[in-house]
Amino acid sequence: QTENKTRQELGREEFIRRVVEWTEKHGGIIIKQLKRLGCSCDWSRQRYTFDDDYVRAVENVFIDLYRKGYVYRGRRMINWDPAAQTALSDEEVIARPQKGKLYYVRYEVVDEPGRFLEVATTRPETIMADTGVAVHPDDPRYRDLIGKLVLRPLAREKIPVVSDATIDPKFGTGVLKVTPAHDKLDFEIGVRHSLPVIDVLHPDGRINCPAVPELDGLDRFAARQKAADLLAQAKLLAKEEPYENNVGFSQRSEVPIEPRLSEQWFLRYPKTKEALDVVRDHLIRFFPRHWEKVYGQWLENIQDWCISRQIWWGHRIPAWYRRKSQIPSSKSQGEPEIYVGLDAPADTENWEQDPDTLDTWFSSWLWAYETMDAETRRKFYPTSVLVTGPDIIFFWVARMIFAGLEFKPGKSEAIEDNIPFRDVFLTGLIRDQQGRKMSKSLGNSPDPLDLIAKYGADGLRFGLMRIAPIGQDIAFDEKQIEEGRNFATKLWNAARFRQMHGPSEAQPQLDLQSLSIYSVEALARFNELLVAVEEAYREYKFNEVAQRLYDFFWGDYCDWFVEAAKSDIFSEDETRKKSVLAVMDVVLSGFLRLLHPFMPHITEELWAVFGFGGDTIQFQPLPKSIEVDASGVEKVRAVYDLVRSGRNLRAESRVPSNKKASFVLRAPAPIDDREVATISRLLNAEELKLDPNFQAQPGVPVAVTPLGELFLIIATADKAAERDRLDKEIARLEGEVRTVEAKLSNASFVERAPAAVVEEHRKRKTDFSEQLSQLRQARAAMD
RNA sequence: GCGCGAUUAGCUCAGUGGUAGAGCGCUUGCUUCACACGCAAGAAGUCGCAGGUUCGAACCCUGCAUCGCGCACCA
Repeated sequence: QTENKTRQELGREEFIRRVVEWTEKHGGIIIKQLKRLGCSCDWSRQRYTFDDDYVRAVENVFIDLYRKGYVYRGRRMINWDPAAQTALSDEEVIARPQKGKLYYVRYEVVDEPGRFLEVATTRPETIMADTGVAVHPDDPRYRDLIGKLVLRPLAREKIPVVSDATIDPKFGTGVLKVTPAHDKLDFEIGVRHSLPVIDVLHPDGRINCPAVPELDGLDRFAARQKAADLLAQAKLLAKEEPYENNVGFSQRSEVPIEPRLSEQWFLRYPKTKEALDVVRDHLIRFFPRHWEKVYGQWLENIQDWCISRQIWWGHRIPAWYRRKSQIPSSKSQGEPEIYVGLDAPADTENWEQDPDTLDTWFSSWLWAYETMDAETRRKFYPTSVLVTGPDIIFFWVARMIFAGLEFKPGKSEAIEDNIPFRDVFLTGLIRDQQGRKMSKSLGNSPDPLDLIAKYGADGLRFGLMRIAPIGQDIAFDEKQIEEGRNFATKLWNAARFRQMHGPSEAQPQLDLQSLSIYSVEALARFNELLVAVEEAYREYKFNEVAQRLYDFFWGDYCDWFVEAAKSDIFSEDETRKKSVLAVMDVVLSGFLRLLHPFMPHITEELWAVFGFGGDTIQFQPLPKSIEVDASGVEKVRAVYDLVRSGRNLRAESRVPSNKKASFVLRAPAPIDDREVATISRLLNAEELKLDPNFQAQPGVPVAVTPLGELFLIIATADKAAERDRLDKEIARLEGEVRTVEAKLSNASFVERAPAAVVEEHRKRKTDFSEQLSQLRQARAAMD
């Protein structure tokens, strides 16, 4: 490229040598990125579609399909990319709205000089290729002209007026210029009316029409303007209107494609009905489900696949040609003899291989099984899941399904043994801040290696996993990656905290009898986590798995359990200390295993630091739930509620966090000293007094908690502020009670709602009412 | 034109019938003996609009609007 040479100047061999060089370099970069991300692939099994075996397999598939009659060579309308100068498949053409003009061109009627047919066209530069004009058979304006001749305004010739039912009388003037060489629909009309085909374009998009020297050799877009000018000069241009229509662009080179009649290789897809069935019957399942419909619609309108490409880099087509004897008069002079096979026929001479290559997806569609040898295939085919983007459902997913069903690489003939995968997980696309999809060709994706340098591979992985909901596109934001990094740091610090208090057992054991209620609560939360994670995995909700892991660890474990556990850890009682440390080990080792797929590096490191055993965390079994007596859990949740209320009192009464505070709890039931110490620690209290008969001075801040009323003792309580606070709280609770009462007084609700729901409302009503009366008392005492 | 998504707190997004959620940002207070990439508290939402179903709707149904994506296109 820097040498500014075309591939023709380099020659086929040199060109391919350079592509291989480039591929090796960039393929290496991608593998390096994957490794840095911590992908745990079996790198000894890397496969490339240009490996010798793979190439052979692609060729054999071509030959096989040719012999079965699915692959054929034909002269048909195809999508031509004038920049890359190759044919494309329908899927490689993207429609884009394009602002242009609609030109109204006058075609003079031969028999009636002075009478003109007006034709609306967006492409005046192809007028020289018109071989007819068409009108609707029932259009009264033109019925008398059907069968007559009109004069083509450029490269003047007489061309017929034909009638065709596909013409829309309401569009433009209701007259279509028929250009069979340069439009798919026109080609079909041309065939129906035996119109000749005149090609006025060079393969590179320049006009090829010596009859009109002003246009000959001009680029198609320059020629469009020039043609309009010529028509205007000849008074054959009635008018121009601004017009917007969809134009097909080449996905490859971003230029408008040209429909073009061309000799190419095509594939009539095998097993289309079966491919529809396996998805409809859910032998193959799509996640999310709605893509099945997209897949189905494509299959129902499927067209033959143009598989040959006029480019050099690709799998060579295993077809060979030999010119028949050169008899000038013979009509078949241009029709060569074709042989399809791995090698040219050895017995005779003068065979030349087809210079074309195959569409890249023609090799990719074998990927699900050609990557494996026979033994591996028996073990792993059909694969369990394909993870890919929805933008290549047609290009890749569907075609792999055809290939599996047609070539039957499975261990039996049964359909379920030959589908390439059971589940297809379609990821969302990561878009940039402008909402554009990240792609190699746009070059708008951040370099993963840069992000890794900044946030760590684990931070990058976790950050992305946590915000990528199933099948939903996401806007990329580095903040999200930052959160992943923060989570890694949090984990590291929490682990460090555990380490500070002594070594861990390789196989931590719990003495279920000596567990503190906080330990039991934490283990119960961990059990819930296991269930939630398992469920989310089953539906490929990786974001939910990540979110659950995050919430459990940061919230349940760090914020609550570790903080509550500190009163045991820092106590003189060795038994209590040992017990709580063992719980931490059990939870941490289990959590590390759950988190490992998301954050492989840090979990592997911590696994080793803790000495939890084995060479690697990677193959350790997943943790199982731990049976605990959950009777204490409710008590702990009550304590945590109390703590939240107490902290809230502090903040509302403006007692800064660095100041110790004194609380009095008016608890109806006695509370264990051990719990008092823990509560006191969580509240950062200087003192927590239990006094069932406490009479507060009016204005002392109070909160109603599940364990009793909690008073904050401060030197000079701000009575006015406390009054306001209580009034607000009372108003809030009154609202809650009203809502619940309204529901419960609704007879239909009580009768028809599930009993548990009604019960829940009753309980809520009791709780709220109780709190309310207590707060009202406190408020009354202030007046 | 047909189909598929989306529309929830300032931002990015979870949430599929029973008291509206997270992170970031914002406000307030904290160099509390793992962590300021942190801790604690808080403010903030007529869940796009209009109907309907239901005892009850962000969630189910219908229509509409806006944005996005496919597919098919009339030159």
